[in-house]
Amino acid sequence: MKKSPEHNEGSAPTKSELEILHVLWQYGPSTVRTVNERLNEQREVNYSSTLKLMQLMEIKGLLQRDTNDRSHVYRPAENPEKVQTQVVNGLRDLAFGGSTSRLVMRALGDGSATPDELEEIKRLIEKMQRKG
Amino acid sequence: MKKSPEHNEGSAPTKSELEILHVLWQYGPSTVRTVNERLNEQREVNYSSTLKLMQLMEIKGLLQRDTNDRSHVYRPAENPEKVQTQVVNGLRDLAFGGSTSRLVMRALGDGSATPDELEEIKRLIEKMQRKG
DNA sequence: CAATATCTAGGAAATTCTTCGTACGTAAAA
DNA sequence: TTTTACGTACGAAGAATTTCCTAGATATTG
Repeated sequence: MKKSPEHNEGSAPTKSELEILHVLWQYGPSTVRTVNERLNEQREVNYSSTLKLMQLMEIKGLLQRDTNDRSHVYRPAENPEKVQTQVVNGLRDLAFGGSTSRLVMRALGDGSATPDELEEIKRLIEKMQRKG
Repeated sequence: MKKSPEHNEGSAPTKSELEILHVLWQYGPSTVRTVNERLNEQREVNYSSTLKLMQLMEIKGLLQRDTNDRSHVYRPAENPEKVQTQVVNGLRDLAFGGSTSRLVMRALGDGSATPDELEEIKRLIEKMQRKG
């Protein structure tokens, strides 16, 4: 059993870490500079803050990086599914007493889902019901 | 315009604050002692930690309290709907690029929803679709 | 080559969140 | 009444998260 850089495997990503993951999910493997530029479309962040955070995420095992070039290229270590499931379930347990339906109803309840989205979700549910 | 105790109106509750809100949503207005006992069913927390947190939440405007009796009785300042919507939408924006459907699909995707829950959600969606 | 820009790395400060010790007052029990 | 239990208030310590400064290496431009 190797003692790999995975430190903190179980812990959920923090707010800032999720922001970074989201950028990488959207744009694919990227340099720190690119990620920082995307973040700065939303709010002001210093380059070296983003760098530091991404380095820590690498140590934690949230990201992996390719150090062949001078500017390292980072990518998520896990697929979005796994991480997103983890954070959603965390919120479900914390704020909804573990109830998926209460969480989902609240997510849909404010009317921000489009008709297409509603239809898409309904089809998913029907598929799950058929599979039992 | 009065200078009321609302400090931090807009900010989303933290993890620990959500735990406390969840207890109050479940059991209704409660003293610090009661809340702390509920929390201790899950994990060890010192009484004075819970007290401090609830006092801070009162200052932030997350809770209100009745100080008539010696042991103050706390209650949520907002209804669950509002707070839960806020935190769910926060997560939606942070981890799902603002997409409600992606969030919901991830919540349902790991199969932790019961058949009853699936049915309940489906009915909600159909109702929303009828209303347009 | 010299000047400038870009990059990583490391440390430390700043901020936010969480926990707890302790003082002090009032109620309840012995 | 004396002792013990229980309550709030407050300050500060501790931990986790986030930010940024600066040094040093390497590339790029003039």
